[in-house]
Amino acid sequence: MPKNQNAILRLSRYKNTLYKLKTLGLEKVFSDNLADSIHVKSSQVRKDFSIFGIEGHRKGGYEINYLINKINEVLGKTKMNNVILAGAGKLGRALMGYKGFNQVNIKITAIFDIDPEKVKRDSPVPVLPLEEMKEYIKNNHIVIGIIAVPEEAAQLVVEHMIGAGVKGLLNFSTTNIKVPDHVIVNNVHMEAELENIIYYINNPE
Amino acid sequence: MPKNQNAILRLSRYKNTLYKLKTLGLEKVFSDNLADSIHVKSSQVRKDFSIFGIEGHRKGGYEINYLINKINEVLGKTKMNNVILAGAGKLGRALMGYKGFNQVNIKITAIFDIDPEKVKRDSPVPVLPLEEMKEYIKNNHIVIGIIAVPEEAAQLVVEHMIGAGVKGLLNFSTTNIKVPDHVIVNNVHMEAELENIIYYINNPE
DNA sequence: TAGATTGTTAATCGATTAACAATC
DNA sequence: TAGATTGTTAATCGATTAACAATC
Repeated sequence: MPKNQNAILRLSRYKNTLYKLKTLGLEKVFSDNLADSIHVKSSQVRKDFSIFGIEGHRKGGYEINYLINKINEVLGKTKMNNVILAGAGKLGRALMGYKGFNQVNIKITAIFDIDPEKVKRDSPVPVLPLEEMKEYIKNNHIVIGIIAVPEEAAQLVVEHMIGAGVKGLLNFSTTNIKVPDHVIVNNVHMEAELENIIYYINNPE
Repeated sequence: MPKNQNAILRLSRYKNTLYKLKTLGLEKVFSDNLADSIHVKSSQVRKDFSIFGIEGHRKGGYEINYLINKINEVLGKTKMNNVILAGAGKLGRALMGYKGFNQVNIKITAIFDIDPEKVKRDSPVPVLPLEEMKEYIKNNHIVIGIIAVPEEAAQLVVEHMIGAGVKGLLNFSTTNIKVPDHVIVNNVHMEAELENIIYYINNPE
């Protein structure tokens, strides 16, 4: 696990709360409030902020607008982040239509699939043949790919992506994909998460 | 984070590798092999196994069949685990059709949605009105729920579920849901994972 | 036996938390 | 000022890793 990964994931979650508070018309927030909202301690919140140089007022808490801006800056959200997706199956198409990404300046600009029948160039988000993926990545300077292909295809697709310049992967397949050191992979293993829940239900303490 | 959560998530990942090795006809595996497959150290693998009383042979490694059985036992996978899903939107329907769950003895038995137009009682996995959820949970002794509803509905749906007996939740909504202490929540925050990737791409070291 | 691998202990590392001085 | 909150340090906690005796 890269250093401070949890802290960075928490920044995303603080941001969600902050947007909601802003919608409610609030302007300031205390570390205690943010702590409650994501179930951590207030010292954790202050620590997280101090890691990334995010400052408050000794007595007046933190300004919400400032916090949102700072967090977006840290997370690199000041510009649109274009990503591609491999796999136009059920999951891929669900992700294609997922509104949550737009809200955080992430845009899926193209989907790639090996099945010619799935290709659809005139779709709002075009579905293109897998053979065109490498060139697309290079031409559009894509650095992030989402893997939503079947297990057996995952490793090969990943290698194509990395070969063309991708530096970060969000992997929805169950496969434990192999990548060079400079590439970052985050896995979304839904079965594993459920198995984990089952474990804690069966073994409470 | 509950204790040993990472270890338990790793068990799921070892299991994936083990099934593949078994398919290849292998019968034994060393801690070194498993370590390589999920990018951890071999002492981590042995430690994980020792936490859960999983044993090998001092020189001959571990028997794959035994490992799979033991891990399934620890993870409570010796019986079918029925779960329900709230939200028949794009994501919900994608999850409904997701084959990965079947492979690990997890079955979505019903989906609930507030929109009457989405109700479909004769579907292979029935889509039922949200009002029927509580009763369904009680009648079928469901203890696990998946949240795939829009943000603003999440907290309420969660409370209905918990009120009816649900003890574990897999939360796909961005909301930081609040639950009593005895309920376990695992969050799948896809935006946060992507933001995390973006951070490490922008800040390599 | 000699060599190799487990199981476990002890060391290390990093993340979380408590505590409190600084300060508004 | 008195009270409250930040920012930071030090303590604690837990997870990972190295090392090696046990042993097959």
